[in-house]
Amino acid sequence: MLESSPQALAPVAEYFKVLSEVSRLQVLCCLKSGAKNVTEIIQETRLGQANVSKHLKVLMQAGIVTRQPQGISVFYQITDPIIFELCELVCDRLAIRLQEQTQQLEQLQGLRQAKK
Amino acid sequence: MLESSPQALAPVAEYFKVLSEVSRLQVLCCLKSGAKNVTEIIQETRLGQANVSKHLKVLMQAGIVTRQPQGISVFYQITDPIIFELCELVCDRLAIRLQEQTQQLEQLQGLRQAKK
DNA sequence: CTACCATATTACTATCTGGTAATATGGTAG
DNA sequence: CTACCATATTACCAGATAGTAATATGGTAG
Repeated sequence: MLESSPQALAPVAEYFKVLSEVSRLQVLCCLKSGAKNVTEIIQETRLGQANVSKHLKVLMQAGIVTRQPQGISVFYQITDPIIFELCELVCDRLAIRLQEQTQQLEQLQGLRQAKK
Repeated sequence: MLESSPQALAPVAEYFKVLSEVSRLQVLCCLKSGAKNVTEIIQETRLGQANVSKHLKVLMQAGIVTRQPQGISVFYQITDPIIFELCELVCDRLAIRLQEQTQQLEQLQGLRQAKK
């Protein structure tokens, strides 16, 4: 499992790259509660219109969202709930790391106090 | 869970960004079997020395690997096995997507045949 | 001390990408 | 048809970053 050749890793890296931008994560969070049209996404995220459109294209090409034109507007929807699982895993890990750092900091301060 | 403010999402995006480069994934794969020193990593990945050094620094700052100087060389080790879980999730998803695309392609070709 | 090896850092370039203004497209209403 | 709205695309700029050559650091041996 998980071959190490650059060719095999490229698609994985690309998928992570799609998730490595704050604006795109904002859009995804915004869609977590269900399908929304572009105007709603713009309002909720406060991102520029062209910007949102571009990010949605990237998310679609990555297969993370699907596009559904409906009358005059276009609705987007998350097709790949795995992304929230990924985010949760990362969040948990970041929380642990933060906690460790806090503990280390406290220990350092403890030493400082002791030295005085 | 999973707050949607840019401030809250920034660390998550940053973590994904670390995993979004083929070279860094190569280094991580190379370390999957256990701690290795920099020379070994360079040989196995065929990346440049300065380049490997830089990537290792990024991985360390992200808390994904730890550094252990040992005599004349420096060993690196994965501290965060979660990354392989993340990669597996993405791989599975990519495989599913590829399969879907293949099916669609076959259906299209089927239609083409039928038209003739 | 000097010579040497492994690793880290610096300086630089080429490439990529997020954001945005302007423009194009495409559907709807009148 | 024209006017209008929502979305997409284009063209551009500014900032970030992977890669690399050259250099610095730091530990070890003789």
